[in-house]
Amino acid sequence: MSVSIKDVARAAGVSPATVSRALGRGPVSDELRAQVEAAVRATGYRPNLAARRLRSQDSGTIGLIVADIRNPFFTAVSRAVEDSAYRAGMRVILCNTDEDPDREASYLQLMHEERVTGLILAPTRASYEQLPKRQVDFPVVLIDRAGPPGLHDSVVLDNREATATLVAHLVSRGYRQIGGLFGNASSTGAERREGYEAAMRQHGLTPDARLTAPSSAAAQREMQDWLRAPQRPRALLVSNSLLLIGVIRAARAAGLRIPQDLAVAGFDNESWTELVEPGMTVIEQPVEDIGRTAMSLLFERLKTPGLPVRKVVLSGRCIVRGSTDAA
Amino acid sequence: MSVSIKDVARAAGVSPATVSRALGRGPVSDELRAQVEAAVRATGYRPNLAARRLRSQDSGTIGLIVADIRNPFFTAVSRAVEDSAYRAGMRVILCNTDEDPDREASYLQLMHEERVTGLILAPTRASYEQLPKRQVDFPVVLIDRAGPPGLHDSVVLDNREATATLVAHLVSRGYRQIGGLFGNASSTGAERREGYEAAMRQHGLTPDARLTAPSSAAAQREMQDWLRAPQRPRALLVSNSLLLIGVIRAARAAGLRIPQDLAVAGFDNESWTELVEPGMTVIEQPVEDIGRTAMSLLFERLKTPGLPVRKVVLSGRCIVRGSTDAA
DNA sequence: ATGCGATATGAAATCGTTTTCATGCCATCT
DNA sequence: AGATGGCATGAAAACGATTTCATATCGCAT
Repeated sequence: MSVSIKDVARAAGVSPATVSRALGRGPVSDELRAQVEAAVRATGYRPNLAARRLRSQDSGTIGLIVADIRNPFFTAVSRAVEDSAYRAGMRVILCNTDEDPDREASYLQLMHEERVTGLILAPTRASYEQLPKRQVDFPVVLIDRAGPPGLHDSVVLDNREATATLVAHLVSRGYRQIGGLFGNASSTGAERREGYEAAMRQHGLTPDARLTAPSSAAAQREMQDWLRAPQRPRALLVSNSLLLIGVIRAARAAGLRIPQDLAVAGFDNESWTELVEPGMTVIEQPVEDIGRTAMSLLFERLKTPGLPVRKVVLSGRCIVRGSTDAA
Repeated sequence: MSVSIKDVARAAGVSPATVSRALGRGPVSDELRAQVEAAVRATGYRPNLAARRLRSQDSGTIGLIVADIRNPFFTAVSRAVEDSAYRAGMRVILCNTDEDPDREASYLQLMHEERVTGLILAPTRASYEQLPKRQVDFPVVLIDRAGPPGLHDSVVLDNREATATLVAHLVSRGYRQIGGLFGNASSTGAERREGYEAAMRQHGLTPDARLTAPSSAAAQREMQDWLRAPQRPRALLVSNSLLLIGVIRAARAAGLRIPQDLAVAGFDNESWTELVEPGMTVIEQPVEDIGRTAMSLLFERLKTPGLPVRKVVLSGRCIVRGSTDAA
C-alpha cells in the first residue's frame, strides 16, 4: 500500500512522533530533521490528509456553494475564493445547486460531513427559511444574497442603489416606460426588483416588472410575448447577464433596434457587453472583491469567533454605453 | 464536541458496528435498523468523512485541475464534471493552475495527499515532461490537452480537423492571407497552430502564426502591432474565445471592419459570439460531452483497471456566421 | 556533588469510522 | 439427536496521522 509515517520513521531511525514534529512544527534537532527529510524523499512519503484531519480536527477545507458556476458572476467569485484558499493552504469543494433546495440541502449536509472549516454560500430562496433552523458548526459567509438578518456574515451588492442608478440614468435619457426583468429564483432578483419598483415610484413612474426562470432561454421566451404587447416597455432593466442575452435575442427576433426601439440596461460587466453593438449599459459588480472579502470575513471569524455579524455592502459601478442612448 | 457513532450506538442501545451496518449496507434486522435511524434523527448524527475515508481507504473525491475556471471552456466542462460527480455521490475539489507549473505541481501533490479517487486534469505544457516521471496511484483523465501518448486516458477535441475546417472555410470564402493567433501556454494552442500550418500548406498558402499569452489583453496587444504591419493578414484564425475578444478589440481600435477589412474565425460557441456584430464564425466544442466523457472514462477505469489507455477525440462543429463573409 | 528546569525524543492514546473475527442463536439436514 | 450452516450482532483491531504524557539527557546553579 501507500507509505505511511511509520515507514518514514523506520527509514529515518526515529519514532513516528518525531517525523510528525519534523514535518510540522515542533522541537526537533537539526540533525534528526535532516534525517527525516532525507527519509521522506527516499520513501516518497505523502501525508494522508484524512488521517491528519481526523486527529487534528481541522479539515483545512472550505465549501463553496453557488447556483451555477456557469453564471459569470459566480465564475469570477469562485476564482477569487480559490485564490484566497490556495494562499491560505486550504482546499475548495465546489458545489452547484441550480437553485434547487433539495440539492442545496444535500450539499449542506455534505459540508457537515466534511467538517469544513468554513462555507461560502449563495443561498437559494428556500434556504432563507431553512438556514435559521439548521444548526451549523462552522462559519458561513453568504454572497450575492443576504440571508435572514443577523445570522451570518455576508457580502452583497447594494442592489437598491444599483437599480436606482440605472432607473435614474434611463429617466435622465428621457425614458418613461421602463420595464424590469428579474430572475425568480434568487433573492437577488427580488431585491433588484424592489429597488427598481421603489426607484420608479420615486420618479413618479409606474413600475412594470416581470419574473422569469434564471436562464437566457427562459428570458427570451418571456420577452417574446412582452415585446409584442401593446403597452410594451421602451426601456428595460435586466437583472443579470444571462437574462440580458435572452433580452437581446428577443429584441432582435422582434425586429426592435437597441436603443432606438428599446433601451436596455443590465448587470455584470462581461467583456461581450462592450463588444456587442451597441455596447450594453451595465452595473459592474466588484466580483473579485466579493470573493476576496467573503474569504476575509471567514478567516476573521475563524480567528475571532465572538465578532458581531457583519454585512458588507459593496457598490456597483455604472458603465454607460450605447444601449441606453436617448431615444 | 460533535456527536459520533458511539453516541448513536448508545442512544439506540446497539453497538457502533451495528450503527455502521445499518447506515451502510450490511445485514441488520429491520427492528434494529429502525432503532438506529430513530437514534440518528434524535442525536442529529452526521458521519465524519475523514474517519470514514481513513478506514475505508476511499476518499470519494475527485480532483479537477484546470488552467482557469474563468475560461468559458473550463467553466462548462467543470460544470459537467460536477454533475457527474454529484450523481455518483462524489465530491469535487477545484484547482486553477494559471498555467503555472509550480502551482500545478503543488496541486498534484495535494491530490495525492487527499488520496483522490481520480483526477481530471488539463495539464500545463511543463507537465508534459513531468507526468511520466511522476508516479500516480489514482486514475488520471486528461482533458483539452493530451499528454504523452499511452500514459493516461484523455478526451480532446480534434484540433487538426477543426483548424483544417476553419482554414478550408476561409479559403472557400476567397481569403488567402490568413494569419493565426494561438495561446503560447497550452499544448492546445500548439496543436491548433500545427493544424493551421499544415492546412495552409495543403492549400498552397504560407502560414503566418503568432503566439501570445492566454489572455484577452495580451492578444489585443499582440494584434495592435500585427494589424499595423504592411503584410497584415486579411483573415485571422484565433485559438480560443479569450483571445478572440482581444482580436475584436484590436480590430476596432485599428478601425478595421469585420469582415470587410479582416475576417475572423475562432473557437468556442459562447452566447456572445452570436450577439456581436457581425456574428463570429467559430468551432463549437462539445463541452458537456467532454466533461461527461472524462468522468465516464474515469469510472470505467476504476471499475476495470486493466483497460488499455483510451484517447477519445471529439469533433467540433463549425458554426458559420458573418465574421467570415467573403471580402 | 546534587538537584532542578529545559529540551529533545519515544511510547502510547486518540480521533471516528469500517471491517474482521468471534459468538450465539436458530433452522435444517442426516 | 447431533452436526452443520447461515445469520445477526458485538468486541476489538485497524486505518495513519497528531498530541499527550513520560523519560532521558544536558546544562547550570546551588
